[in-house]
Amino acid sequence: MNTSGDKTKLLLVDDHAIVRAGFRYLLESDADYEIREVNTAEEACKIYSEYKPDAVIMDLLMPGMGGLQGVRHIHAKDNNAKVLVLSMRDDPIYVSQATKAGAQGYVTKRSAPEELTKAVAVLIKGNKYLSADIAKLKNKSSKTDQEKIDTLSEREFEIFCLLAEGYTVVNISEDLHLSPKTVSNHRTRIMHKLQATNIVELSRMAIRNGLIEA
Amino acid sequence: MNTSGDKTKLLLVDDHAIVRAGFRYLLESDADYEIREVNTAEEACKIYSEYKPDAVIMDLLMPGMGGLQGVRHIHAKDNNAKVLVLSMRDDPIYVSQATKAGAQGYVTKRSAPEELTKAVAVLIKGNKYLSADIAKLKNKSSKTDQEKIDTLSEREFEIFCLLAEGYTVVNISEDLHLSPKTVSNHRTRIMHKLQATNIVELSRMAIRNGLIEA
DNA sequence: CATTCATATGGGAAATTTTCCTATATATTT
DNA sequence: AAATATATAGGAAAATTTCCCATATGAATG
Repeated sequence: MNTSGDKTKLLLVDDHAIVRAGFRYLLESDADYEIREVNTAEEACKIYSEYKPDAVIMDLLMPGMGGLQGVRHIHAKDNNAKVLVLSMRDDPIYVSQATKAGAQGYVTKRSAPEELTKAVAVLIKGNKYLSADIAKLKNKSSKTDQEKIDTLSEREFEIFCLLAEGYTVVNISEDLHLSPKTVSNHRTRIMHKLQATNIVELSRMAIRNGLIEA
Repeated sequence: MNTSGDKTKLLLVDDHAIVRAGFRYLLESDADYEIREVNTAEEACKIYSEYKPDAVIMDLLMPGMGGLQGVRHIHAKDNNAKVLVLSMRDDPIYVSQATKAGAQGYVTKRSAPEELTKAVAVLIKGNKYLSADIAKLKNKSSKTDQEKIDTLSEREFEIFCLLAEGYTVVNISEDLHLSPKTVSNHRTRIMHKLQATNIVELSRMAIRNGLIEA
């Protein structure tokens, strides 16, 4: 919490200027926030410790490390950090992963304006917020897939998404600075957990569940 | 054109409140517009004749008739209507469709803020505007998926679809009563023709082009 | 506090798959 | 008749994947 007695400080992390502008507009008409914007999760991590925002609003799909990694990094720096995840997809698939990563709230682009500002206010008070339409959507998507995906650990989920996008084991091992053996073993375990017999099934599962685009 | 001598009037059509808010924020800090917002293309069509905006900013992916249909309807009502299409996707697939439908401008969510306001200004002056990143993308993609897929022979296409669905080389060789070697060689040739570096890319290409379901 | 459990990391060896090159047969086109 | 594209498949080398194992760490539990 911001103890300096000043305005509540927010950090907006999104690579789309229009979304940042929208959030700023909605927030500014709701309360007297001090808002800083950055383009990437990397920048967010860089300025977090110095800016010490009362809450971070983080998009998930961004170039670079992406939102989930960003949440983890920020949570590692400050385990009281309050992060509201803003998914630009309608899907709730990232909810459990975002929660595991340390997020306190989750809203989608489809949320009503009042929901977005409310979510921020709720987080700052120290509570958790889950967007209303998320609960509804949770039933829609195939439960079995979702349940299987939920059994993945954070690392497995990360590698799952990369594999599903077509990155090879060697690509991923280089990206994550791991041995190809490690990634390969993760891969095998992921396939078991998801009951997939080959990498294409795995990729299609990710697409069906809205984790990646075709 | 608005001949009443008042402010320039805009109509924002997008089902995401946050995007409307973002556009409003950017536009209001650029010039003194009168802005009205609606949720759907249907509503836009309904109020167009009465409101007579100088320009319409229209999202493409919306529930109901969708943006393209909306552009067509508005164009039918007023063939001098100025419509700026805002695509929430990065890719320019809709550019030619939007132009055919009667749009004068095309920007994506990834466009810089100045581009968005500039596009509106350009349209109001009566000119056309194509987002810079779109122009880049248009040239970059050497061959479309479709063109590449068209170079496949019948047998190759057949095996392509099976591979994309997740069948293994051995599965396919049994199904088609061929040696695994044959299918394997077809596979390699298919990957070359489609410029895919692995089977997941191949599968996603099939899904993107509607050959199979995810 | 010791212990159990899940996770992340990777080595080794065997099994499998993929690639690349080659070759033959057939059908089509020029 | 000759050239071209296609379908078929073998052999050998290269790469990937699987399976089993081991270690380290942190969290949870009795």
